[in-house]
Order: sequence, then structure tokens, then C-alpha cells
Amino acid sequence: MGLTKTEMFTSEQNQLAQLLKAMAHPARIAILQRILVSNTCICGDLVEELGLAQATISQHLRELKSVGIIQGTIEGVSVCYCINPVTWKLLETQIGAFLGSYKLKADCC
Amino acid sequence: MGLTKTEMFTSEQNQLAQLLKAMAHPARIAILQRILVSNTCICGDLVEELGLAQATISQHLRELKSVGIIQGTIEGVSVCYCINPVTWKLLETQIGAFLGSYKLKADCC
DNA sequence: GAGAACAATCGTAATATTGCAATATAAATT
DNA sequence: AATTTATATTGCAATATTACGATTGTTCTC
Repeated sequence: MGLTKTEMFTSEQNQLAQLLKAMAHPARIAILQRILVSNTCICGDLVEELGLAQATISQHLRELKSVGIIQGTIEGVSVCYCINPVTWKLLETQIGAFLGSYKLKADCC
Repeated sequence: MGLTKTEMFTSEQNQLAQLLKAMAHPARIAILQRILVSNTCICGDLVEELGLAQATISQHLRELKSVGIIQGTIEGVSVCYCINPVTWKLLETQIGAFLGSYKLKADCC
């Protein structure tokens, strides 16, 4: 099939999965790290720095943008991308709650 | 292609991407949440509760196990799965550092 | 407006993922 | 040993992802 059965899960589960999936690629992690370092936005520098084709980088950027993790504004000839604070905060909250809900107990396998 | 160019990224980036990817599916999030709630491990209850075929659940469990997020021990006829504390701690550290490295500044796009 | 510079989109090939039926394997029970 | 119960594996079809060359849009500069 290759088609996730989203209707069987809660919207929270689907949303978290979607956000995680958007980050679950080394190139997209690298892109986000690059944005995190030079807080002020970037654009086609990524093509040189990551060693992937322009079309590929653009595709990864679109993926991050489509779930709202980053946002882009046209800055003359180039495009400036940066973190979307709202989604980032959501990510921190959701993942934090998820990971934080684990408490180690002795009686486990 | 469909083949990620892992050689272009650091092992940290690849590792984090792999862990995120393992969690980036609503069924696997649901499985983990189920384990987190009933700390003591589970097994084929998931098949009933999630409404997916047994083969599908087993496959998702294997995926989570293969990256070390969960671990399973044979408990008589059934198998008991639970969180692997070491990997979970690693996840918290890595994701925490990643998400936490963002500081909102005014001069952004 | 013509050209340059940058980024987005299209089209395509290779590979991966998702889901399930069917089958196989393993452990407990009779 | 045969049966039952629980899980894993295999094989397959449908769909998704990754990557890139080629092309198309945009915006700036001349």
C-alpha cells in the first residue's frame, strides 16, 4: 500500500508524526542546524554547504515549510528562510511531553 | 533515486534522523504512548487496540526495536516490549539540544 | 526590455515505506 | 506429539521519498 491509515489515529498523533517526519532526514536536520546557528535567515548558501543539488535543497526546504517549521520571505533575488517560532514552540511542547512522560521503573523486561 | 546520501552528513545528523524517522509514524507513536502509559510492557494487545493487522504491528515493533527505542523479551508464549532507557535518554538529550538551541531574535524574516 | 542571478517546479528514475494475507516459527497446554 | 496461542517473516501491491537535470519563474541591474 504505502498509504498511512491516518484515520485510525488521533489528530495529535498524526500531527506529531508529521512534524517528526519533516525533521527525520539528515539533510533537513543539517538545514535546520544551519538556520539555528546563523539565526538570521539563509537561502542558497545551503546548496554549496550541503553538497546537494539545488533542486534537492529546494525540495527539502519546501517540505520543512509545508509543515510550518520554517518560513521564507523574498529578499531581493534570493529567499530568506528562518524558524517559525510558533511551530517550533509547538514542537518543543509536544515532543517534550511525549519524551518526558517516560519514568523508569524497576519492574520492566 | 530514493536513496539518502548519508555520506554527506555527520554521524550525529544521521543518527538523530534515524531515531526521528523511527518515531515519525502515527502507529509507532501510538505504540510508544501505549508502552509509556502501562509502563509494564505489552505485546499483542496493540493489535486489538490499534486496529491494524498483526503483521503490520509486528513490523512497526521491529522498526522501533531495530533502532533501539524499545526492547523485547519473550514472556512465555507472548513477547513483552518496553522502552530502552538508554536510547530514550539519548533521544531526550539529542532532541533537547537540537530544539533548545533556538533563541528567538527580533531581526528575522 | 535584455540579461544575470537565484529559487521553484516538472519530469523521471531508483529506492523505501506501508499494509496485509499467507505462512512459518516458538512456546505452552493438553 | 498434537493443538492452541502468540508473534515473526515472506511476498506482494500501492504509494511515498529521495535526488537530480532541465526548465520555468522572479527579481534585480543595466
